[in-house]
Amino acid sequence: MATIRDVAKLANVSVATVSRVLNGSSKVSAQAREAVLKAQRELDFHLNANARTLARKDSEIIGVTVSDLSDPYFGSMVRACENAAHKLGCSLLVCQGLHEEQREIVAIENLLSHHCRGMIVHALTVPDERLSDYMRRVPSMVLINREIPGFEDRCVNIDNEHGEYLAVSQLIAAGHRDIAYVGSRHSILDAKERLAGYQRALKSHNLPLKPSLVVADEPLLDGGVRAAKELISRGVSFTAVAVYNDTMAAGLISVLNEKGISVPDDVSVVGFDDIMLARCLNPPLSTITNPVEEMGEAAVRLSSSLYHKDRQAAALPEFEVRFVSRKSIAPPPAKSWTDQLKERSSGKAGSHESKVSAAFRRAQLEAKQGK
Amino acid sequence: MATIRDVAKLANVSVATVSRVLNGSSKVSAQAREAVLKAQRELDFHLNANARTLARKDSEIIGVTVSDLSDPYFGSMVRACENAAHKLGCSLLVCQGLHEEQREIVAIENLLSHHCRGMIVHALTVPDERLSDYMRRVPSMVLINREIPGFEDRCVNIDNEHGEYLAVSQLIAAGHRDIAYVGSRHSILDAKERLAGYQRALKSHNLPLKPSLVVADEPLLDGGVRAAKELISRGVSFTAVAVYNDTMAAGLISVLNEKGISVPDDVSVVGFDDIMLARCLNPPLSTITNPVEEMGEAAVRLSSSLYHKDRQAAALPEFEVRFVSRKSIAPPPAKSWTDQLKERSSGKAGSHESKVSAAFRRAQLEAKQGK
DNA sequence: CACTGGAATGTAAACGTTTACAATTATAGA
DNA sequence: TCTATAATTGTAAACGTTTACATTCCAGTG
Repeated sequence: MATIRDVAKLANVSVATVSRVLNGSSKVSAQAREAVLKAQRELDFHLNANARTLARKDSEIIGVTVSDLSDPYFGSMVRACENAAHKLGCSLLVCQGLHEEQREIVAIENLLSHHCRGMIVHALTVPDERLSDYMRRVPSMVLINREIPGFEDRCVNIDNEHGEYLAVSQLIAAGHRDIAYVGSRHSILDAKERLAGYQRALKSHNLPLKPSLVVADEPLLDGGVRAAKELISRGVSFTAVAVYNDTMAAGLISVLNEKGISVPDDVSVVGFDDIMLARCLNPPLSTITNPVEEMGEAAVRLSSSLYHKDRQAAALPEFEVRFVSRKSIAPPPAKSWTDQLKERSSGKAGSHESKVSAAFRRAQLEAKQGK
Repeated sequence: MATIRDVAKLANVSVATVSRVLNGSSKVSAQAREAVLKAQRELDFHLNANARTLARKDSEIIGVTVSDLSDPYFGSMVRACENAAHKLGCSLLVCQGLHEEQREIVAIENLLSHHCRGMIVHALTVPDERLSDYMRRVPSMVLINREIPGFEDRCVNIDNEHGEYLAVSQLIAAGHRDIAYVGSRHSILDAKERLAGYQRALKSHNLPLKPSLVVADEPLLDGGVRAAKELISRGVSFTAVAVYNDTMAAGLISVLNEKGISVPDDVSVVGFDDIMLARCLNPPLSTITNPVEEMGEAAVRLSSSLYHKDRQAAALPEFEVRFVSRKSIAPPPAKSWTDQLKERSSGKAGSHESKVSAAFRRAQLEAKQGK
């Protein structure tokens, strides 16, 4: 590999001049600039980012740890991070935690050793104290979806409790009283908050909390599938389900479809996150927007400005969550799906009549929701 | 930040000893090792990866460029790359091309300047010659979904032509004759090959190629939506659609659903890639598997071994594509959806009868497909 | 006791940049 | 022509590691 010295020699100038040309410093004659650029082309020379970082003591790398890059939620987040990094002239170093504590720690330590300009961590399993330790030691580290006491201004979060409250309130407004909740089995901030939002919504409408209607599983497609089966197998009747995230909701809906339980005519479903998938499901899934791209971008900017000790740039914006109405919520059916299933299995005719009335009820609701 | 010198001083040894401890070299007494580790903990010291890379002349970073990290196809790919990199003790530097030539070039140059251990490029818009140039200059660069003459052994590809041939053959086997094709508007390898596979399938079954049944758009959800509308607006009748990828297929299906055209009773659909979304659609989408994770892993391994000039490790495996049967393909309807739409709009009754016969036809096909 | 060999440790020169600071050259004014 | 000043260029010391080579230390041997 050619070095800056080779270029200097070929262009007949000093290394300083080459460096100046390559960094766009003004203090260089047009003649020298030409010679340098020519030599650079000839040698196919590229500045060595490592050496540059070392000499400058200012990295152009922003490190990110997420659970799983193939999860569309993180996909959107990392996309936004890369974009924001690009705007700052930086590149993204990405690690995966894969839901394992050991792997998450390796990922964080790895970023640490790269002495990144910024550091954005989404850790599911690392305990608070350890994370707190890291936060203390590296001032530019920013957390996503966690809230560590004492570091609130470096934790990027949405109001999950409020979001889930919104979601469940919509189900209640549609007339549901037996509302199940499918949660995440990881006990981090958003999981706890969303469950709390579900509970508050029920309480504030004087509905009973039935533990038999709450299940938790891995926040992935298969987790949704398992949770749905578990819920159905419990034999407790429900007419609506609020789900931790859209991916689990997709799994749940696929089980309902398989069993011939119609969404939304028999069971209404509401998700969380509003990933692309939500628009593709049939029926399209009503859900809560999660401004994950804004969060990613804000995290990158915050982290980078902390690194440069910009005090004023460090404030985080408020992130808005809101309910998106699609087609997966309808008023509860006159006859619950448990009864219908019994009826069907006892050989009665298909319920064409009930489909029509379901459509009618749906139209009513939509009118009420104002579009 | 503490440096290796600080650690050496505190531990009362030389920097060489510290380095040896940190790199697991055997030539160091237990006593010294202890002292070093203690000092390291005390100072919260982390080796500087940049300095290490510089001194060792062997990077531990693998660079990857993809179009869009939020695209689930690339999500899976990058996930696999990160995993493979992790196994090699490396980290991933990720850039996005975002379907713009300028941005793709910036991304590549960026990776170049990091002097990565490996370099994996998925470029949509950079022309062959330029890519060829890069390939010549950096021996460890590996291409995904491109095939540049002279560098075949560094291009990671599946047999797209064969895959699409398989997909369309399934439609033909189900009895379809009027088969539309929704392609990608980017003219790179996989787009061309998949179109060719579609054409070969028709030809080899003596079906006519109708240009009016072929559209192309952006390979994203919205592209699928637009393509579907375009196709329908042309007023040419078709009973099946083969789509460039699952994401576009999802967009297409959502339009069909909206218009009341049933999948698969009125129109059969087959996708490509088998992303998670395919399993979540209703009906679940029949598609072609794309072993994108294996490809990502293979690309990382190949790239890293090229960097170290391992000649023998450099062979690429064959990647298998196969048809996955789900529920989106049925035999063509007795009455085409264009006629049905007319009928419906002229006020006739809903076609309950036709639904039953559709179910029957579907069952027949499934029996034929052997599951 | 001198000598040998091996283990443990230390010294210092890379690695490829940036950037103060010094040195040189050019420009203009006297 | 000679300064004074500004513009350009060069020199060399960092930056934080690794590692070849040199040195030191000790146990074991004759």
